[in-house]
Amino acid sequence: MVEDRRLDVLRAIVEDYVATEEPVGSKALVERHRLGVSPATVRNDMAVLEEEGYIAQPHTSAGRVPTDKGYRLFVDRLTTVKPMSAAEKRAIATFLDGAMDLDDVVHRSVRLLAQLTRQVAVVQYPVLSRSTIRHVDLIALSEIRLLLVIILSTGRVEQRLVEMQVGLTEEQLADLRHRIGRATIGQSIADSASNLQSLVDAAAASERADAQVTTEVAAAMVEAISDHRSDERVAVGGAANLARFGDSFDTAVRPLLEALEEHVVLLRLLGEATTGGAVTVRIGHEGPVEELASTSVVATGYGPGDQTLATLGIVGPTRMDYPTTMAAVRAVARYVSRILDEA
Amino acid sequence: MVEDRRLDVLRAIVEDYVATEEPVGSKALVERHRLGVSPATVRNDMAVLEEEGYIAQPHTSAGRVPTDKGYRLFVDRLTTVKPMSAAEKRAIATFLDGAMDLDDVVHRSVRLLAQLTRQVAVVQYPVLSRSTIRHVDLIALSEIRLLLVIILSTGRVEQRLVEMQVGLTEEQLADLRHRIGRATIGQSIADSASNLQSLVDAAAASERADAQVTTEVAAAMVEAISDHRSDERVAVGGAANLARFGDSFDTAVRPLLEALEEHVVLLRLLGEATTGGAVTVRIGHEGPVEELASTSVVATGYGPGDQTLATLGIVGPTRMDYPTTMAAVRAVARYVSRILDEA
DNA sequence: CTTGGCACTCGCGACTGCCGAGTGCCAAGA
DNA sequence: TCTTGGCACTCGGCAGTCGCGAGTGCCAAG
Repeated sequence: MVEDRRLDVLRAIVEDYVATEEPVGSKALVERHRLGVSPATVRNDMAVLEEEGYIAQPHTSAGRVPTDKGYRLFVDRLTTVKPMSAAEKRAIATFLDGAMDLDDVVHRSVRLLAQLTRQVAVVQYPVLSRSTIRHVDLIALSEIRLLLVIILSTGRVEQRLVEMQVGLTEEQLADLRHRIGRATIGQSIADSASNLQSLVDAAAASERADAQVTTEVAAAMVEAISDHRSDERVAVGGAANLARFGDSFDTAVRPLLEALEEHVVLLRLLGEATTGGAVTVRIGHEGPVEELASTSVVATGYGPGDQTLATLGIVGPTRMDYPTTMAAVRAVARYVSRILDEA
Repeated sequence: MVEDRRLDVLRAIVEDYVATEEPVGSKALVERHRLGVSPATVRNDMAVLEEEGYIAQPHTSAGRVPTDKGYRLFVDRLTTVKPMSAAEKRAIATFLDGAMDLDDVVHRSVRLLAQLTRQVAVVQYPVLSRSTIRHVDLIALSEIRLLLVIILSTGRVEQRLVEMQVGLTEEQLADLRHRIGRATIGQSIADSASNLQSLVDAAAASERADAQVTTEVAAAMVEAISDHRSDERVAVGGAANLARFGDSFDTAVRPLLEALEEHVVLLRLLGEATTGGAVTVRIGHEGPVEELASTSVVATGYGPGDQTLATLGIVGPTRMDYPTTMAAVRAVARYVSRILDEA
């Protein structure tokens, strides 16, 4: 099939280009791959592929380079995610199993992902919205300062400082702690928020002496549990891997460095979490950030069971080894999910 | 005084070089500064300065560039830290006052520092050793999983997962919580650790049913409060500022990127915290990391009152605006200290 | 000690010519 | 209809050359 060979040629071009980082010519192609045809034939195929927009020439008299469209076809149809070796799987499991708490899981994941892919890794902290409240505590730091500590079912701990206008007695504090606990512990985020509102209303209606404090603490708690700041938290690792792309500094490294500082941008990059084992690949201009037109994102969702609490993935140049990278992202997501499962 | 003029020349060279990023020649110098002498005289002075090792020529027919030794003299004797404007001070105060908890303070500081200096900022989390234990809680996450939450006087929250061999009843848990609380709350880290050990010994001696759990929880707690991992935590920000040094990628950007990933290296870079208002400047090769011979560190300690709980600072190319940078570092350290004071 | 003059150095950018990888097209063969 | 070898052509990159100009060191006079 002529069609098939053309796709073989495209695949060969992508593989060679990723490996050598240099435009690949017809002669080099036939030498490095058993295509069974002459360079001239390959040239004809290349002409067609270029016509159709899958490859391009940086300049006349240079080899071909895959376009974003070319990578897209490659990822969609010309390759399969190659499973990781047993040894690699063990290494992942060992590395992640040592985690002490949720934050540690996230940190380890991002490190691991960066090492495996040799790209910049990004891991979103699990979002709160689907979790329930496991425990609430109020600690008097000083006369008029309370520390509100909330522990969620995911193991995440949120804390907020609350400054009061007037001090509370130990009894009042205990009572407040008790009322808030009853209104929220075991509840989902959404239910807790509405229960807290009822609590505030009730306090105001009864004209309790501590109505104001109740309101303040409730507000802080609502803010803490529904605050999108928590949803926006991400861990980043492997920025040093950018050093490998010392060339293309302005097109790839610089904008990416800037994006890494802006966690909001990063979250847009990661995009909507894909569920199940599916790994999302967003190539070059397909992404939401213009400046990052020459970078790709490989990401997938993770979370306990079938839930998808957050997204993790990597960001790298469009010219990357997609099969391996996708495998690594998928594997890490799986193991992290499993760990969350156990917790 | 001839001596004095030579120092003026050195100061002018440093200032011009920092501003223009180009070797500065004798003619350009007299044009840009009111030195009151001719280029020829300046040339003689330059020859002497070079002789003494304060400046160097990148190549024969080029202007002069300050050496590390030159910068050192400049920082030590030729400049004063210029105080920040009232507006800048207000901006710093406003920015930091919005912080919600300790982590937030650290994050805001690192951002602020990066913005003010346009360099890479590094802020060490306050170390635990001098703080006391404010609160301890044990939450049953599942039958055999406990979450240990420790709140320190600095506002820092530490958490650890503890897996038990056997489950505990609610009463046993409450008892354990009570015993641990009594042994540690209000105590310093060191005292808590020894008290916990007594607790374990007592439990073993009395052959309590929950001796094993007591041991496990106590161990986790000791680990959590004395663990050096906490001491080693740092926040990094402003890596995007490295983009400004797209030139000198290999000598400055790459090694720095790599160092930023290694928090241990960063801590070595920050070095021993200096107390009081003193700002430490470590120039080029003076630092502990060979690879970073062309970067300087400007750092200082911070903490509530006169204590120095941790260090913060910036890392940038040796060719940086020291007076301004030192001022920014000092100002941020002061405000952060003040905030910790209040808490 | 300062200054103007002067010869000297040498990095850098502009320019040139050449090499070779790679292409497109074509005509012949399968 | 597809494949293939041949061939002329293109053009980026590299090495070599060259002149400019910024900057220097030295010297003799003020």
